Amino acid sequence: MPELPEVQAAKVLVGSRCLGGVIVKALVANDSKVIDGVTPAALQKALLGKKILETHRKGKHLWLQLDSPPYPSFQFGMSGAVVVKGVKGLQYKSSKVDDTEEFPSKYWKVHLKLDTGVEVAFTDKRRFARVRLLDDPAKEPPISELGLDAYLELPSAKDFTEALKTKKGAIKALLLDQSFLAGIGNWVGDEVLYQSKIHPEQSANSLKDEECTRLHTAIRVVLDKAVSVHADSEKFPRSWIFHHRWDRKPGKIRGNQIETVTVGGRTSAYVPNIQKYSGRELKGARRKAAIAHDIPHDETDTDENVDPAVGEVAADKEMKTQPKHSRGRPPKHKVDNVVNSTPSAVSSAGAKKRGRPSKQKPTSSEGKVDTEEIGTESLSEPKRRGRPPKVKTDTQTKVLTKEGEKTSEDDDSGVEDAGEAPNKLAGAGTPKRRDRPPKSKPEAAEEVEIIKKIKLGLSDEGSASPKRGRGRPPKTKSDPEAKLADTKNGHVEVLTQVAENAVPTLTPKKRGRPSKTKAPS
DNA sequence: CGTCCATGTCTAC
DNA sequence: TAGACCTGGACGG
Repeated sequence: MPELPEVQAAKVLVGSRCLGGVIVKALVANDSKVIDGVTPAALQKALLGKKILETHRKGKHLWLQLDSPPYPSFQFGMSGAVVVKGVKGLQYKSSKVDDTEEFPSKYWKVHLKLDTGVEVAFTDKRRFARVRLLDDPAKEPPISELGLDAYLELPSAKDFTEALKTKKGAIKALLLDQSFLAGIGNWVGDEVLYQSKIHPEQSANSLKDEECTRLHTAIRVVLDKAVSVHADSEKFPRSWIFHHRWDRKPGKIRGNQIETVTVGGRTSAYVPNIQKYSGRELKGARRKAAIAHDIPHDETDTDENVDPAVGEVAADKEMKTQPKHSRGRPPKHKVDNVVNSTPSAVSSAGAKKRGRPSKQKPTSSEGKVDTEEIGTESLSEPKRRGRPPKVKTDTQTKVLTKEGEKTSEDDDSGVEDAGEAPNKLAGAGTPKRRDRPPKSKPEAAEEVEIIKKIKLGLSDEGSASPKRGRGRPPKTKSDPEAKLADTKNGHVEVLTQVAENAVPTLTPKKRGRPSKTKAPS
């Protein structure tokens, strides 16, 4: 859930439950992919005993201001999330405290316990998230390289329009460029283009002033609304294309066909009948098959043919019902309890890699991180494939200045000053270098006992675990050893201390999923 | 069991 | 602009 609204919701959540609390326990996963530039031990040490004074957000980055620096920052990636023990996903729905799920899910990367009794965790399934420890987050990369925050520092319509005139690429790609405006992701980008009736592939500099203004308004309206409901999609107006973009079968929205194209490397959902070119279109987009079929959506739609004009956007019709974003089809019944404790299964080491290359673990030595080890050493070396950043010499682009900023209205936590707005927006001349502090190597910290590993077979993480087949393990099952999830019944508690969830550590030589390669020809 | 898709970056050709 | 990177889940066979 990582676009600006979701990160903002996480900020509000942390702000409402954690401010003023002192971290009395900090667990950090031994995952060098996610815990970036700092060892788990060092991060833990930097957190322990500190009081959380404030929360900050810029674009899709969130960071906590503690008693003293350095401060932890969180980049959500595709699946990062903040969870507070006992609080249902999106807070503010005072409702349920779902206890069915175990608190730190097995995907946790950082788990904090405060003196107030509150427990918070940052989780990430896909490992694209990044947790860093920075002295001055807002002033160092990657946050310092972001453009103005789309919600807090949205430039004036005039400046925004001027900036667009200096950009040649597809408007959708530009919206996704965090150095231009920070916080807009794939769904927000599609939503604002739909509402402002602009084709995602049209070049930014060919947009008419009026279109730029509509787009500007749409950005504000969409973000304001999404943020106001704490990114709870069920509360997004039903008129939003958001509710249709994830469907595999979808089809139409108010009678108009929805199609997809790849722009800027990402799937863009749009409505050809509404989002037409008014200027040059860019080449290169690949059209995917249109998704047709009719949709079963409830037709309660509001007015049927009303085009989504920006003005109307504001109308909120709350959407009720509808499963969240379910993709193709509503999830089938979940089988909850079937925890099958396949005890033995483990030895499946022999698993052949099927489907997806297994994540090779470091089978090397024993692959097991031993108890109390911080395991840092197992971290894989980052190989940076880099290429010296090319300085972009482009001419300069118009510099935008933010227009009005929001104060902390929605945030109970308090202020969110983004600081003085740097007037940069599109990084015109700013070269962007994104080097990241070298990862520190394992220095065995003193005995910070971060991880206490248990010796269950789980240490296997590295070694034998066959990894769950990719295929499709029936839900409900969890791998026995690989993850302890299922063990939820009694004994597991201890496991929670293991800090190595997912710690593959190995340097994968071939990365990627080999298969794919479909017919390149 | 295999294939495709995913609210995001980041680099190489 | 296209892969890589990772991994869960939906879906087809």
